[in-house]
Amino acid sequence: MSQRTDQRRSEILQAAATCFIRRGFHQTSMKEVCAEAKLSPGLVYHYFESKEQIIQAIAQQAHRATGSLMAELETLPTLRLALARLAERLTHWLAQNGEARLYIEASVEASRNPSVRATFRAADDAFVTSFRLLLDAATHRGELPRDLDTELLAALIGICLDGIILNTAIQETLPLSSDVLQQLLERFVGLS
Amino acid sequence: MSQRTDQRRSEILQAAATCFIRRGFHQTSMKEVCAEAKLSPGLVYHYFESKEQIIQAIAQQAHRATGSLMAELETLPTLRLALARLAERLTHWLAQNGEARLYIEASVEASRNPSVRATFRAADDAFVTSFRLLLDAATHRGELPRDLDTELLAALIGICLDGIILNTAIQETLPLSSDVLQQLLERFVGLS
DNA sequence: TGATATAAATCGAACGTTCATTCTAAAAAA
DNA sequence: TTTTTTAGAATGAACGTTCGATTTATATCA
Repeated sequence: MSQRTDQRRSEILQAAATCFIRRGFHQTSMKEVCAEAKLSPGLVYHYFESKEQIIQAIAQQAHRATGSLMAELETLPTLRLALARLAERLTHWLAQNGEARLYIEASVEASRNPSVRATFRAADDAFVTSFRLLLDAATHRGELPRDLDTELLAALIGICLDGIILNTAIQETLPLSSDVLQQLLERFVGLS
Repeated sequence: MSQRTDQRRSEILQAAATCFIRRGFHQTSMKEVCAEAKLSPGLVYHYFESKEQIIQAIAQQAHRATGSLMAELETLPTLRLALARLAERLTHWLAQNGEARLYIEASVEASRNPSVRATFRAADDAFVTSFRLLLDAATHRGELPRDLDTELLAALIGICLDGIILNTAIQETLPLSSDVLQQLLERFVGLS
């Protein structure tokens, strides 16, 4: 794939994301995407096989930030610091307009679209595993009680974060400040 | 409105709900709804002005259970009992196939559809207010510390429950047992 | 270098289908 | 008979997608 091709593809994806944030996957027509990208239908279909393929690509992007975030958290010396950083980064991500909406849109799509679901399951598993590692390390350092079910706790936190994302997507305002979120997380794992 | 009319309307709504659970609001065609209801298009349009109106009616139903639930919780003598009952009722509700999906579908619709949003905001406010009352009563009974920000806590619990509903809607399996959910809630409010 | 041939990129009209909705008219009920 | 209920064909608009024509870029050769 040439550099030019990649560039065009990402332009189309960007335009599609804008439209999808505005109206959702299935209310957005290809005509809208074409108009937003200032490209003809023929050209858009030259770079993507179908609308479905564009949706898949967008759904994959919804998890972009997670991997590097978890890697960063693992380098921090204490769980408290890691949770603070998580709160900060999540708040920042939520403040980016539309990211939350796109994530929720993709989640809902995952419930019906097998290939999107596969993407989501993999990303979710990776998050829970990483988070569990974080908790296990903290337990090892004596920051948490030894009898904690870290697997369950990690899963619960994932669920709770999804709730925050959902709320952000629906309300126009951020429901939580970074500080409150940090306190919530600390409370959740039983740190304070 | 005759009894017969009400009956027909609720039949159509039931059929629509089945379709919406299966494919979502905007991927479901009126043809599908008609087929599911075993009624002709003309007849469906005799009972509902538009697809939009059917969606609105379905979105309203998504909150049906909340009111009576909160009323019930308020009659219980301790917060612990109230949370146990909440956990039990929520688990039961989540186990009803499709309720979670319909709720999430309606939530996402609320983010773009003003009249659905109004319904949701009202229902959410009512829940948070009721829950805060519950927490305030418990504080008064000495079950919770006096300096608790019950307003914030009630909102956080609402967000967290949304996360649970979202997860249930996407995974085919229930993520939480009633017991775990109860423990989670108790932990959350700082009861145990 | 300039001329020519090939390929890649791009456009927008057009396709067949499906959409939500409406209309006509028959059947049933009053 | 008049009104209400029902079916299903018909409507025009919008959908995702395709396709042939055209322009632009790249490679080949004189």
